[in-house]
Amino acid sequence: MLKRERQAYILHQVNLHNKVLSATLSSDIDVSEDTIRRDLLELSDTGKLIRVHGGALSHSFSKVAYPSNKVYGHNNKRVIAQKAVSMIRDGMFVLTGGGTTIIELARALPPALNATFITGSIPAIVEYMHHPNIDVIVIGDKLSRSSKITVGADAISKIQNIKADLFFLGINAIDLEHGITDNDWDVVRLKQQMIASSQKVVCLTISEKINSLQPIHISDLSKIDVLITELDPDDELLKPYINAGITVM
Amino acid sequence: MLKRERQAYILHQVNLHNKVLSATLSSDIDVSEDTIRRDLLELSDTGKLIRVHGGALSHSFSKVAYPSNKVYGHNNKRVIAQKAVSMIRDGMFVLTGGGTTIIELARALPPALNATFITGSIPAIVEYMHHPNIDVIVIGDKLSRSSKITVGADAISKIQNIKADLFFLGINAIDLEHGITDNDWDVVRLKQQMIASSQKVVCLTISEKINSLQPIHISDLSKIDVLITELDPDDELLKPYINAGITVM
DNA sequence: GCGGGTTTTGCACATTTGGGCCGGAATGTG
DNA sequence: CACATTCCGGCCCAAATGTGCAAAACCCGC
Repeated sequence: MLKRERQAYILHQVNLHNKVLSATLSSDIDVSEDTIRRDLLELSDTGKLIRVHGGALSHSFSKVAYPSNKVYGHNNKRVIAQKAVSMIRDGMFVLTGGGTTIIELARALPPALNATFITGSIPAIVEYMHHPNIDVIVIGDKLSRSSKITVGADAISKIQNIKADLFFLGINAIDLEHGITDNDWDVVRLKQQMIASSQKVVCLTISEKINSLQPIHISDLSKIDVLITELDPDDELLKPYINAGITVM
Repeated sequence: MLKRERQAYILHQVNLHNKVLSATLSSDIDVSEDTIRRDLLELSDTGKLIRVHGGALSHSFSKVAYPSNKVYGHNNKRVIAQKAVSMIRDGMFVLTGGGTTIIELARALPPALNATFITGSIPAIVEYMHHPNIDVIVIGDKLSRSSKITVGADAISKIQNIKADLFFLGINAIDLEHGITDNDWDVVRLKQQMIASSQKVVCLTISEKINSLQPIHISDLSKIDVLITELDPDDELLKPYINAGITVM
């Protein structure tokens, strides 16, 4: 990886998360911490970020001094994203929906990863766009204002022509009896088609949505291959899902 | 392989992947790295790419990395955007391409405006999304990294099915003899289809691009209905275009 | 088609840059 | 205050670069 490229990645991470740790960057990009330190030095010399012991902070962050755990469940989602990222291999075709968990996944993608992402979620596209080695296929149709993804017959028929390796589905409710449920008809139709168009379906959710219910049925548990939460895989809460034949991470 | 041919290949690779390594190019084209280095030197001298230790980066790449708030000709573009906005009426279907001028147009849309915008430009979509009363139709296809718009056969065939009221085209070069010209083949094909799919074609450009030329032909002047620049409509520079039958604003 | 000039290319050399590693100093942390 | 990280300043090696030079290819007018 070229020096400039690496520095651009660091800057992107800083602007995204407001903070970076040298150790994290080092393992992400796979260079020594010394190199990271030298990069941070250069970037702070040119005023692109603020160097602190152990990493760096974004410039905007220092102005507003409030703690980093601002969004409830944010760290949980980052844990989920890390687990999800570990499933992606070079060369894969990956379908993704929308939602904050998916955005976190997009942000956690290692810079070296070489894959094709297919989605109709505008915020996700914006994140993928920043990654140096990722190809993006945009699913076109009418943009749903509330969910910021494209929905409609066109979108569904395009997805029909795809057979992706993985589908990452951020879910709003999952339940042993009813499976996955949601509350937006258009989005449900889309998710159903995405499930049908993927070899492997991976559900991402924070644990509080487990054993909850929404009005519209998306799919029952049999179609789900993997379930990822922020919990340890052998947590009591997840046992029933393992028994139902789902791989839990 | 001819020098010119080689440099075209290099440029193509850079625009495709956003970065190239001298070593890779050398083995791909089968010339010495010295030659590659000399090519990169020439290409960076003419501003086609950015040379870094070990290879080169595309121009768009460094813009993402080091955002400079002073977009070239920014104020002029705001003037242009204001004029363009005044053409849009409630209920219209509007096609737009990409480019900084179009983004400025999107930002200048009055909140009360009720219209449908159709585009494949991700930055433009993001802007439209913020407006309360605007419907957005996303044109899907593979996302071009350099231009941040979707390009390809799917995109073109979708646009074929549309007949929009207006098409706002941000242009890179216009010239009395050759009409509108550009430098990216995929984008040119898309713009041609957009022109064909619209009742009225409105070209937006800052005045310095008037009477300039790019390698690939998009359309001649006869297809253009309106030309908007930051200049006064009766400026000397614009006279020839008025004589060619174009409405100048 | 041929001799002279220009351009392009490859090679050898010295120089610079990038990045890993190490030991001692500095900074956090409990 | 003791212990663990992190930082700093070298040091070193490999890779990339710039430069000068000579061979090869190309152009062009005669």
